[in-house]
Amino acid sequence: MVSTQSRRGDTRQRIQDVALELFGERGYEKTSLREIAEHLQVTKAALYYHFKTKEDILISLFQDLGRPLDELIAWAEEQPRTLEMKKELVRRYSKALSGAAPLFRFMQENQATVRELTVGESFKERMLKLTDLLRLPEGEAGLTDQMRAFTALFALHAGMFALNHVEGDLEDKRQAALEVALDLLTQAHAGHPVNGTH
Amino acid sequence: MVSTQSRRGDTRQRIQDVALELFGERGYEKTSLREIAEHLQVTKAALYYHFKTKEDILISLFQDLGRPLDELIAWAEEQPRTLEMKKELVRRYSKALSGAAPLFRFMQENQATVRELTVGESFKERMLKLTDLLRLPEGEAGLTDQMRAFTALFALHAGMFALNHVEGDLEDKRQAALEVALDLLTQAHAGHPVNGTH
Amino acid sequence: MVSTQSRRGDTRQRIQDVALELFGERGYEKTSLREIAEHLQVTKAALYYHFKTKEDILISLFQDLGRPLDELIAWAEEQPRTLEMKKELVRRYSKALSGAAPLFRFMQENQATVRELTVGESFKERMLKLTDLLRLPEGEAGLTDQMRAFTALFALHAGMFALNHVEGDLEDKRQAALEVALDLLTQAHAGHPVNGTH
Amino acid sequence: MVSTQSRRGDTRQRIQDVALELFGERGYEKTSLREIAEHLQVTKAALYYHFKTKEDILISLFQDLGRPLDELIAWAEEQPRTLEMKKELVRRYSKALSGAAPLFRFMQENQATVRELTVGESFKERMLKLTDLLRLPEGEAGLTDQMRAFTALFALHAGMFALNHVEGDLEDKRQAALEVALDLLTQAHAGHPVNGTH
DNA sequence: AATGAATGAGAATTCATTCAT
DNA sequence: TATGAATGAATTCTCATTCAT
Repeated sequence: MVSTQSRRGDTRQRIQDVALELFGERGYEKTSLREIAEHLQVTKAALYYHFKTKEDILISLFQDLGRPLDELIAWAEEQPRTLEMKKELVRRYSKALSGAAPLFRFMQENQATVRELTVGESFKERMLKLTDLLRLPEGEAGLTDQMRAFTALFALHAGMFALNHVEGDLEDKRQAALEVALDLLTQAHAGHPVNGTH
Repeated sequence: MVSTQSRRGDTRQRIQDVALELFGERGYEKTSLREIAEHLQVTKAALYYHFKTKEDILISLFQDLGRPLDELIAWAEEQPRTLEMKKELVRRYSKALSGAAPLFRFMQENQATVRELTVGESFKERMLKLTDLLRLPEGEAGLTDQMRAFTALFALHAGMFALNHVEGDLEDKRQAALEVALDLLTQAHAGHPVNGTH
Repeated sequence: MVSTQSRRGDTRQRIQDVALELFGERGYEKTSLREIAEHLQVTKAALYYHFKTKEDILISLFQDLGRPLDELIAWAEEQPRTLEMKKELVRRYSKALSGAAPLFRFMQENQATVRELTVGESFKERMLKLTDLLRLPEGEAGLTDQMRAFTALFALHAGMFALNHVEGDLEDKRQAALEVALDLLTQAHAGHPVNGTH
Repeated sequence: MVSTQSRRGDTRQRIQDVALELFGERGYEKTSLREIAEHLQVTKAALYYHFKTKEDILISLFQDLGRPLDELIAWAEEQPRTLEMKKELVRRYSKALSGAAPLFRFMQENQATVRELTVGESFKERMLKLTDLLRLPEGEAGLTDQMRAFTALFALHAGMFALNHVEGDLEDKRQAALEVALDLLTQAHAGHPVNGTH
């Protein structure tokens, strides 16, 4: 059952859709409420019926689209910190990423802006939790292996957002990035068996 | 003591310094010329004596601080596309990154904004050239290995900018990221011997 | 008594009125939007609710007040090019001139400015059409008679705008100028019977 | 012998030349000192060595180029107010006009601007004197004949500036306009013998 | 559920002008 | 006879936001 929120007519939805699209294209600061309103063929004032402020639109996007990620974190926090769990976490994160690609893309491309907004805090917190979940037990691993674990996360981002210009189907790239990420995790956990073998 | 006297002649430089600092902290859009001017204790109009537009300040930063990177790319383009060259490229890139950290950080955190600016084009081009230099020969390698090669680049970025909240000396983290990147390159070139393990 | 109430709905009109007045008095460039806004006791931003740019205000004036002139031209273009039609054209033009005196005066006194604006093109076109309608058939008349026909137009302008400092009622001067203009037309068409006298 | 003024190197001259050109093209307000300086390949500050203010440049142009006109007026004021003198006045004025065409053109196209400047007063005074010299004796002539006399002046202006778009050599047009002007004068003095004859 | 009309704050930019050198 | 560096005051314009209807 869909939330009460999203049922109230569909204007709210449409505002969110257009806002996400424009925020993604031109950035949060550069996207004015006038532009959003014009795309929707309503007046600016109409936006204020549905959202208290401009930032509020962003917050709502973040809450709605980010929920799967919160659930993922919640799930992971209850699991044992095994390699297998981390792999599963990374698999699920990759899927979440592709589900809410525009939002994640926006977050990545507007870090400086977002940092100053309320929403920035929560985003940072999520990322912190996520990296914390991947972290290796203190003392057992060197900085390089820690870095490998973290890099797994960035490999996924690279696969989703940074390789637009590269040939290939998005889903294929996602799979490839996931594979790389899983490898990195495995290597991190193994100590670094690959080093030196070549 | 900073007398008026001693400042003469270096205003342009000081504008660049302050601008980079503020652009980095609050983002390009959110940083007004008024703020920059106030930090420098000059009037806004003084900024316009030294730079034609706000964007011009950014362009100048990009040109001045990005030169080492251009030189690196120029160098690499004349080398054979061997694994050893790529490793060297990555090593040098890592060093360049730490040399112009504030600019690179700014670029990463303001992608959406920068994309709309003239400077965005050049930045994109650089990145394209860089990824192209790391690319494996067509047909000889699968998408996953291509991804591994690209991820090497992102591993460096992750090491420099994304792990601020993580414990540890910046230089140590840079070294760790470099190690991960070099590994990724090696694996990409070897075919994927590790894949078989899972 | 001008209550806030009674003003609602006519702001656009009032902006046009004040703008025309000030543009006429001080010139287009020297008239700032601040001044217009202050005269109206609204904020500058209010002007931008009603007009997209400063130039837009001028364009709107030109379109609204210049319409009679366009209609006059349209009418004349469908008439045969007889002396009688030209006389009627000049009579009607004289009337149109006195109906939109402030605008025409502004156009005459701000030619250099107006030339660089969009509105300048349309103005020039109108004048071109007008002079073309008065032009004598090629070959049949010398340059002097052509000049006589054109000067008829300028006689009207002189009567309306250039003789402010001269004694006499404006309407009387208009009539006198009209008479001169009609004479010039007649002479132009007659060949130049007066020329022989010197 | 050239005045001391114009001997002092030639930069002053060059400033005047460029200023007149640009003032004429883009208008006084729209022409910035920066533009003038750039055209001359000097700095703005250099302009201030030669002229106290922007307006001062205009004043100097007006004085230098307007001198012939002042002399013309001085001459005419000592002559008897006969038709023949007026004809001569108009002939000489026509010549003066073509000698200082750019300045007169500027004055005509920037009336609104010039009106607010000191220079505007003198210009208006000159025009007043000129029209006064052409005026018919009170009582002896109707408003229409007065208008005819004044229009003679405007006919000259029309010939010089308003017919750019019309075919024909400028000098030919000037002659034609002069002829029209002389006719108008003659008619004004004759009473209006042409009226009614057709 | 939305609009029309407006505002206050602030942005980037331009300009004529100044002055020590 | 100029320049380099700066300023103060203004300008056009944009934006998020408000509120009576």
